[in-house]
Amino acid sequence: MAEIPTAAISRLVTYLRILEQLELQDVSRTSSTDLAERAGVTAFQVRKDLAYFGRFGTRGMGYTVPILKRELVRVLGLNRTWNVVIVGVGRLGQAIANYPGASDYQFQYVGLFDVNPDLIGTQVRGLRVQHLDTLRDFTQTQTVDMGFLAVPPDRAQDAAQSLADAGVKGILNFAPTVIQPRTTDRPGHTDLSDEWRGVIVENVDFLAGMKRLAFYILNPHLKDAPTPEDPT
Amino acid sequence: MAEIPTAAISRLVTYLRILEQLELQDVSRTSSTDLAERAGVTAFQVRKDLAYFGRFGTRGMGYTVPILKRELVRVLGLNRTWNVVIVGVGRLGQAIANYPGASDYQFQYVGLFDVNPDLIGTQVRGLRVQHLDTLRDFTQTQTVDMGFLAVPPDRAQDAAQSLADAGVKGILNFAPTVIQPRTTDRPGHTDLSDEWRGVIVENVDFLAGMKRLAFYILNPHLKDAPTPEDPT
DNA sequence: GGGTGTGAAACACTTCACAGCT
DNA sequence: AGCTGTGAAGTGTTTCACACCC
Repeated sequence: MAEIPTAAISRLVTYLRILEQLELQDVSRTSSTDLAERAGVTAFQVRKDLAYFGRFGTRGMGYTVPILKRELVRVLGLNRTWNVVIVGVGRLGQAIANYPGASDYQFQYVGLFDVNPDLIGTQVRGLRVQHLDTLRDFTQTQTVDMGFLAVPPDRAQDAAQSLADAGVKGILNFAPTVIQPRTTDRPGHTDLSDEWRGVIVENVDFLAGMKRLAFYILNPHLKDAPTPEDPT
Repeated sequence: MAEIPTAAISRLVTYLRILEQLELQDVSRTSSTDLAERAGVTAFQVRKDLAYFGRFGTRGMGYTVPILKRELVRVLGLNRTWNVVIVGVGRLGQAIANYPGASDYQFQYVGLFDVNPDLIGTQVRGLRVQHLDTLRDFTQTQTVDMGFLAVPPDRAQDAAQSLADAGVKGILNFAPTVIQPRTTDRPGHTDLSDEWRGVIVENVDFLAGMKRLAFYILNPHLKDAPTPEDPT
């Protein structure tokens, strides 16, 4: 199914970040070895990852920073505007809304939604918090590409359903729970329903990271630390 | 190097979360098929993941929820106290400090550190924010098992170095940057230095998740969605 | 010479089929 | 019969060696 490894996409994001830094430092050229060292992977890996999407370098020369950056931006789909709503505007949702860096590459918050009456009507980052029930109407007049889900875990599946019903095709789930990509509240209706067709869920789970860290502190030998390529 | 797949550890965390929910609902028994459906993986995968660590079920019967939960808690190392410091007490650091759920399984915040004079001395969640320079002294008298790194990306490597120098063996990095597990400010000294020996870094990167989501919305066929086991 | 791009080999992970216990 | 536990097969990912081009 997956001809391009999922892990390769994560690494591409890392390479892009490194290229941004290099550009800020007015470095114009780099190499797979240099990128590998900065990304903490092998140079083989860098070349293979890039090769999945094209030929961006020059043999004997390496890569030109602005060119490779532009190509990665294109590959990752960051050369367009992404309209984002945040569902759940508690402490976490507000921290996300205010976190710098999301507005790079044209990620734009276009709406904030919650169910807490105390929050609805308040302003966060210049946007008025609306009731989640109005999300569906909202998406009739406003394109929404992704939803950031920052509600308590017991509310996450319902809130995700609201996003799917509203036609939002991407969910970044911050709640420590698995989002079922199907409508779960109708018994006997567990097949991939229409509203969930094509919906992508990506997880960002702080509590899980904390627990994985605990495990690897106790079992450090199970953590694979890539060794950079040995230049002979 | 890795005899147990890294992905298996992430799934174990998910299974544990599901078992907690089941226990709250007074469900006493489960099966690999049931866990698989809730976790969004195959039943084969569940059984294999558990088999890496022992035999926790009964053939023909399935798993007893409290027993499997207890065993996963033990395997993940959550049956002990974990003392945590937060480095970086801006908006993100404060959101982390106040996020519910970390105190389950005895994760305890024992110190908050920053370099911003406006923050030092203030109270967050009942703890006084201290200067990062005092971290080393702090760890002389107080055991610290892990550090949560919530500083701006350009400060992350330095702050991570402070944690490593203070003898902290685990870093949960929230900054969108790669932490080099070595001392980088001494030229020609890029080998694995003593203070970094055995330090584990785990990343929780919201901006990377956002970019991966963008990619997969544009390329949904590259996202591998596991299909639950077909019960014949 | 030097560094990319890539088919092939090596390795890791997942899927499977079924033995074995209840 | 039912469901776990597990060696073996299958698949996917990483590593490698080197052809190729600057």
